[in-house]
Amino acid sequence: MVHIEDDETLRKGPWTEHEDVQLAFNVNMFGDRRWDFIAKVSGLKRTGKSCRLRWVNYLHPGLKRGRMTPHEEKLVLEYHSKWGNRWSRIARKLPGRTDNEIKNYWRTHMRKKAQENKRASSPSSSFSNSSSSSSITHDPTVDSMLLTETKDRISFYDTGGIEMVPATHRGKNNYKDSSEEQEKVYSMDEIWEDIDSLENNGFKPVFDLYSNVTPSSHQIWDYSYPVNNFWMMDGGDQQDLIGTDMFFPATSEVLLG
DNA sequence: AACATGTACAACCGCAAGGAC
DNA sequence: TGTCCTTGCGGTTGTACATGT
Repeated sequence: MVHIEDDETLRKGPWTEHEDVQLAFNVNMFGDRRWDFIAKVSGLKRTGKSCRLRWVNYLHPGLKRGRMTPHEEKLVLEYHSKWGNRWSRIARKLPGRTDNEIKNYWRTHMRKKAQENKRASSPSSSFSNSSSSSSITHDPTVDSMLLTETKDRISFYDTGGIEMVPATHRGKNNYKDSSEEQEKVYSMDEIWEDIDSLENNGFKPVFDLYSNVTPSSHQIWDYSYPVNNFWMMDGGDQQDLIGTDMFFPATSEVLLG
């Protein structure tokens, strides 16, 4: 699968703006199925798996941002009681929400409830909290999740890779001290505007992702691309450009200015 | 103001399913 | 039919920000 020499240069950890732009562009061009291919041709030093995750959980234009609405919370509770930890299945019922997001939400909130229950059931506690003691916390899957404790660990992210740049782009993260940060910080809106402008300049995506995304269930997650139409850029023999330095590095230069 | 704790989110890993050869 | 590879899923962990003390 991955050669040893590749392992040494593969990047891990937070994505940079530059990587996001590259990935978004390549997904726009080739569709969101062939992740290994995208990982290779995009020039990203990431695995296909990592590319897919980044796209599905962060870059996908149909994603909602912000906190769960009460209605969504209700749906999560409802579907979880039905299906348990089938997060992807639950996510299909909540347009714009990812399985990861729902999973995180559930974990955070159920941990909280478990703690409340613990307090409420503790003999030494006079704190009464019956209203928050939902039957959900008796779910064994939840209980098992709640057993995990955070311990001191070695830093999770290996920042020793090439071109490691602090992840300054996350929505809520405003790094105040990022003297090493040389790249322009783009918002996702800017990234999509860049792609739009590319399309206006003759680059055509294989599939119009963005106009097609409507927040109805299934649609966001279930669309597929016509495999035979991967090469739809205006112009001549695009296939000849694959794997060469003529095309792909240039695309990110176009995007980044 | 400083520190501790809680919350939200991003991203990794391991495993399994399914398709291609 | 068996093996390999890719993709997707669920679990877990790390980090930044928010809030409380």
